[in-house]
Formats: sequence, C-alpha cells, structure tokens
Amino acid sequence: MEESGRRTEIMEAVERLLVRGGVNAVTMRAVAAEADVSLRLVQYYGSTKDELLGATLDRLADKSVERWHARARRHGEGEGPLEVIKAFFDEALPTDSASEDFHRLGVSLEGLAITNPGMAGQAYQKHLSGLADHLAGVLQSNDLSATAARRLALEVMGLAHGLGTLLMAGQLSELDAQTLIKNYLARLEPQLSP
Amino acid sequence: MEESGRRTEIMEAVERLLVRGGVNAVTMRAVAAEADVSLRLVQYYGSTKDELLGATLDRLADKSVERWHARARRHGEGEGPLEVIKAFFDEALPTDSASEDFHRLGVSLEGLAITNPGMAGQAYQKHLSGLADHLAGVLQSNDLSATAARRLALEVMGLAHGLGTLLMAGQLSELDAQTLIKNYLARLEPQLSP
DNA sequence: TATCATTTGATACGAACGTATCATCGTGGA
DNA sequence: TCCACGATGATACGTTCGTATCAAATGATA
Repeated sequence: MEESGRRTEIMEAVERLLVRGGVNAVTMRAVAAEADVSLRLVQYYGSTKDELLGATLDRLADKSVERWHARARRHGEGEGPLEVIKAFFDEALPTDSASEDFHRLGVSLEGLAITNPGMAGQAYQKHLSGLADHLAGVLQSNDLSATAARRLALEVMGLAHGLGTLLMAGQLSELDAQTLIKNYLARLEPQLSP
Repeated sequence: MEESGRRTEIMEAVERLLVRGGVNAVTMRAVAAEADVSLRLVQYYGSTKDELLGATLDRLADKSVERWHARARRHGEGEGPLEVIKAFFDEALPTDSASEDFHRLGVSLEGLAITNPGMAGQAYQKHLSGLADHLAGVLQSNDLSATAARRLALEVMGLAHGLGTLLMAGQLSELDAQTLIKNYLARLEPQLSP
C-alpha cells in the first residue's frame, strides 16, 4: 500500500492537534492549517472527518507497536525479564516532552474509545493488545509460563499507564516515580529468578 | 453555602452526559434536556458553560474523596494495610455499571485536564491528591513511614487506574484482574507485616 | 397586596463546524 | 496536441453551538 506522502502529512497534523488540544481541537480547518494545505485537500484525502480520524488512530496503534518491535530488535535476547520491564517503564513514563505527547495521545484515544466504540475503540484495542502481545512474548521466553507472562505484562502496562497519569497530573515527581518503580521491581525480582 | 437543589440537579445532568458521551456531549441544550428544564434555566444557574463544567468537576472531586471518608468511618481502625488496599481495588475497578460510569467520568476529567489546565486541571488534581492523602493516611497509621505510605498509595492508585483502563478496553477479564491483584498483594504482604 | 426570586418561553445573533460545489491550474502520457 | 487526473482555491449551505434579550408566568414572603 503506497502511503501517498500527502496523506501521511495530514495524519501527522491530526496527531499534533490531538496532542495539543485533544479531540475538540481536531477540526477540518485546523487540520488544514496545521498541515499547511488547503481545506479542500484535507477533504480530498480522507473524505470525511471520521474516516480521517479513524485512519490516524489506526496508524497510531501500528506505530506504537512497531516502536517496541524495533526496540526488541536492537537489544534482543540478552535481556532478562527484569531488564525488559525496567526498559518498558523508562519508555512508557512521560518524562520528556516526546513521551508526554505520546501519553496525551493515549488519553485522547482512550476518551474517544469511550464515546465511539466503533472507530476509536477498535484502534485503542489494537494498540493495547499489540503492546500486551509483544511484552508478554518477550517475558515468556524466559522462565515464565504463557499465562503468567501475559498477566505480568498487563500488570506492568497498567501500572505504567496509571503512573503516567499521576506524573502528568503533578501528583508524582519524576524522582518519586523512579524510587517507586525500583521498589516495585525489587518485590518482583524473587519471582523472576527463582 | 446553600446547595439550591436545582443547581445540583443540573450538575448531575452534566455528569450523566459526561458519562454517556464524553465532553462533546455536554452542550447547554443537551444539559437542559437531560435535566428536564429549559435552556434558559441552565443559563440562569451557572451562567457560562465553563463555569457550569468547572463547578460540576469540582463537586465531583469532592464526592470521590468523601466517598472514601465515609467508607473509612464505616470500617475504621480494624483494618490492616493489606485489607485497605484490597478494598481500594474492589471499589476502584470498573466491575459493575456504577463503577464503569465513574471510570468513564475520570477519563473525561483526565482528558479535560490536558486541554484545560486551569479549570479541569485543578479539579483533577484535587480529586487525585484528595484520594492520595486519604489512602496514605490510612496506610501510614500502621507500620509504614509517611513517605513510604504515600509512595505505596500512589502505586496502588496508579495500578488501579491502569487496570481499570485495561478492563474497560476488554484486554483484561474481571477474573484475570482478580488473580492479578491477588498475586500483586501476595508480593506486597511480606513488606507490610515484618 | 406588593415585592422579589425563580422559572419558562420564544427568538435572535454571530461564530464555527462538516460538507459540498464549481472553477482552475499544472503536468505527464496518449 | 489533447486530455485525464492530481492538486488547489474560493465560496456557499445547513446545522449546531454559546450566549443574549425581551416578555411573562409562578410562588413565597414581608
């Protein structure tokens, strides 16, 4: 499937708007201005707004999973489950502006998924299950059963998501988050290397 | 501060709309219809929309904290930290329609807090810090230091929030969540009763 | 009875929205 | 050369939104 370039630019503009102002900031005219194209062209690709938003979210889900596959290819094999989990926290927690943006995107997606189970809901599930599958797969290869690995993957994902929310809301400093996670990992360790 | 009855009805209508359709579903006309009053009356109380939404969110933050204070008054004292944490998961996880609604409200609030740090952001922080203060207070009274109690409170809140999201997105069954939490608590136990 | 808060009705205004329409370029292949 | 197609521009339509305005009921209270 050729990505057409232009269409990608427009979807990236949608992402930026989502990050900056949530779902309400995504209007056809705002997308046109952000992508620096005419309103007519935004209609030209992705004719309807729902279609455009749906395609953007689908692309987003793919990107978030792909990001982890790429990481696994860089460091693969040499890591134990504890290192993998630690790396997941490092990447998932909103500590710099890039990961803050990503967290904001996730919250927008989550909100959309509630309102619109069809379009955004499917994209959100794709995003989450893709992440869970990957993380569970990496964890399983060591000394965990499949079901235990998936359970741990979901626990880590849940904790990371929740801590991210607390971080962004200013309830938790970055330093507090680090010691919190260190404690959490210390509790986890005896179970992972018996 | 007299609560005026009518104003409360209107804010409850706002809550129902938030639960059902997110922020976008909250329009002055929709609020009027939901509360079964005229549009004019919605303007009469809470003259502007931001004002109305802000008051609703503020009230919501108070309610969520009060809910826990009430619970602590019912069961007080007799509980160890582990029981308190277990009860928190039981109440915070979206397992019935009422707690699902509450979770949806929280996500709406979270999304609003990103877009609008002023109004919704303050309400969200009030909600979170109120919960953290209460939970940390209950946990501290036993064998945890103040900082350790707060850290644990935030960890539990984060995990509950994240697992709630995974539950509502269908990535986690209620049964899986229960065993996951049981495992988590088992890991926690040795630290709480030394 | 007179006053005042409360409630409703009908309606209007400007803005922003999604969407549609018509005309127009430029450029590469037939 | 012609023509089809991708890409734009300008503009308009109908809807919905927040907000405002003028008028009029209702009911309690003083």
